[in-house]
Amino acid sequence: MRDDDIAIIMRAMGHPVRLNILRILARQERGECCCADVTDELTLAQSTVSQHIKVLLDAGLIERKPRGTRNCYIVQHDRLAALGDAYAGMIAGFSPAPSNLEAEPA
Amino acid sequence: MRDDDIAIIMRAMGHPVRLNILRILARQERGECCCADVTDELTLAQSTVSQHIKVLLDAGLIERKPRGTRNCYIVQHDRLAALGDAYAGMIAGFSPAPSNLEAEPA
DNA sequence: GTGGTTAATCGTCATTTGACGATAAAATGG
DNA sequence: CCATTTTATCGTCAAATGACGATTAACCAC
Repeated sequence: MRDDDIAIIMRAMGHPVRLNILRILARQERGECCCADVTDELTLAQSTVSQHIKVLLDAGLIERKPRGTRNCYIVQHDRLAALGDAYAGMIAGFSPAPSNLEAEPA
Repeated sequence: MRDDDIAIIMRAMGHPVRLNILRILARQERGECCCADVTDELTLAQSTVSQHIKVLLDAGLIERKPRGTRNCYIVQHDRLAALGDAYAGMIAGFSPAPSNLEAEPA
């Protein structure tokens, strides 16, 4: 995963409302999905929620599933996990003891 | 770690240049720290780099250490790890099988 | 087809971001 | 003390963000 991709996902998650939306979607996922249910859990206008959802969509963190007259969104756990892996790998590379020191401590 | 904190850190890391700066700082950390070395590794103005550094500072991802006439910055591995933990915990809570389903699969 | 519901899109607006050059501020070397 | 180096800060500017209301589009149910 490139830096650009990590940055895009991080940026998408870098807003408390969007973290909240992810949480709400994940919670509703058992059984029924949701869409405007998100809107009245938040004290925000419908268009604002739709914008936030679009950001999450563009980052690949959720997926749209049209269901009749409403749109449901599914959290993409794969992508969340992928970011977790990429992040873990990155900060592992950040740790001390790089190439020319970890070989011979003598 | 609250959603706001996670969002602040994610936002700070949600830019490829800042990811790069973190990487550069982490790399230089063995032996000597650095400051303007970052600037000429990137094709960006000094003031721009300083701004990005300030964002990382405010998010607690790096720490300033004045060393003579120059300022060195140290990656805060603790905070990076804390975000990793918070993130892992969060997406673990996102997983399916919530409270009323995981008990009795019968 | 008409009406109602849901949700995306549009237009607007204030604020923030990202970039830059220019300017100050602090420590070093002479 | 003066010049130099380093770096933070200031002012500016274009572009993006976050929020909103209003409008449009799509899909039922009559």
